[in-house]
Amino acid sequence: MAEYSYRHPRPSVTVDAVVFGLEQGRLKLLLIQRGGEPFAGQWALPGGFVAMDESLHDAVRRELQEETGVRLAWLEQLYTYGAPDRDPRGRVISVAWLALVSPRGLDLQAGTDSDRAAWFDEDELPALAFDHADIVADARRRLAAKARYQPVGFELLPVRFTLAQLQALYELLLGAELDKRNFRKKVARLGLLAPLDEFTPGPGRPARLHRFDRAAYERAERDGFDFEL
Amino acid sequence: MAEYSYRHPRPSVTVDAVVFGLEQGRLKLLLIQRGGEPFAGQWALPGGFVAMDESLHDAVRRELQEETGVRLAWLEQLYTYGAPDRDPRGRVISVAWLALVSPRGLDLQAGTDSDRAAWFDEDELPALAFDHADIVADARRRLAAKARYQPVGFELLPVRFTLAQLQALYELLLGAELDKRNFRKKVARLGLLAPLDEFTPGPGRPARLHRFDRAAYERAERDGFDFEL
DNA sequence: TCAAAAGTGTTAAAAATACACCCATGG
DNA sequence: CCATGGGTGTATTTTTAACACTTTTGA
Repeated sequence: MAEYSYRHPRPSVTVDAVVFGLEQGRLKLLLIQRGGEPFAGQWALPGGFVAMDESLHDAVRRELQEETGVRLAWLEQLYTYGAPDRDPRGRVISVAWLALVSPRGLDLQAGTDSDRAAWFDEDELPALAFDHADIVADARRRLAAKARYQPVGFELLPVRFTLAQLQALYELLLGAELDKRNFRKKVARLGLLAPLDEFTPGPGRPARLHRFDRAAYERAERDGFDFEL
Repeated sequence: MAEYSYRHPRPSVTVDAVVFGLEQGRLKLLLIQRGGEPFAGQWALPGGFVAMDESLHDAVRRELQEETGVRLAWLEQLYTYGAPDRDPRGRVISVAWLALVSPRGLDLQAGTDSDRAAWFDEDELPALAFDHADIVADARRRLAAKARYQPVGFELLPVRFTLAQLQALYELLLGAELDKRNFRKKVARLGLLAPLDEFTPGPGRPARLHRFDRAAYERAERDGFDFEL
């Protein structure tokens, strides 16, 4: 570092991830159980300190890999939390991220700390350490807002899904009931779903599977098309 | 700090503000000229180090007060920039904020450093220090997006304004021409503008002044109304 | 043949778009 | 009286919203 390097007390900087996944049609949140003080034994968001030579983005990915081993489908920065008293040990500023995991990536891989990680149903969350409950609430709101105008919902679904699954997911994300026929019309008008010649069995009539056509989406987006559901 | 306090190298944390104002119908950006190295003499976003006992929000407000003395009308966190090499002196993570200043607050008050601050037209910006050009670009995009679904535009206008001013501002923010009659219909339907019995003189027919009815907006918002322009 | 979920079409209301002229003032 | 910018209405198209029955399968 050059002669003019900064000399002053510095806060610690962490990254924390709010990771959502979909399982059995329920929205799940990934948490880890804290080992040390403070809040030992309590559940918290996966995350940790940013190393001096890695970007914030790299730091979240690394921490998530180390602590849980889940496979990320989508990741974006959420907000930075910096209240002076949010960590009892001293000044810790946390850059929070919002992440989505596809159903195939839900498994907690054998990793350093993955035995302490677990998925919780979004409305059966335990008490959380630090200000993590606030962070989760912010993330949940952001996810609902995002779902309206960006095709993030598809990140939570399997590659091949039924229209009923898609609708149920959107009802979950938006917290509102949707009309089946109107929903299908809207989806059809987007022209981003490729119907497959495969069907799911099940109780009742088999449902046709669809696939999200990412290439078509990116093409449409470039031409100034706006996704909206 | 307790025995379990963190011991490890820490990045520095700064806040930077992208401050927009409106003057003569042009969007202006507030910059300060750097005194010391690196980038001495170059223009940069106002900002500085976060003190150990202040929130991030307090830190931006303080820095803006100290460096420019402008009166803020609106402030929201934008994004946190943390590329390891974004500051030549070492690891500096910056929490960037997006701020708007009303026409009444544009004056650079006599303050510690306000003599180094200046307003620049948004498309006549000088070269900026660090990654500040990227931050400004991100902020500009956010402002355009935000203007569509939140009444932030009004923060940039004087308390009493004409519909022509409002339309010109939205054309500026959105980067698109709008039809005068349709725009006025849309605005009228929102029911958030109070027409006043005052008129601006000028070349041509005098224009009626209007006022943004913040109370009505907050009432409507609570009832699940969505602002959109 | 019954239960269960998939799939489909029409109508009415609201919103978006395109478009051209008259109005009030100052010089 | 003319130049300047303010202000207004209508017709068309598109989008949204409300609403109920038929289809296909497995048990």
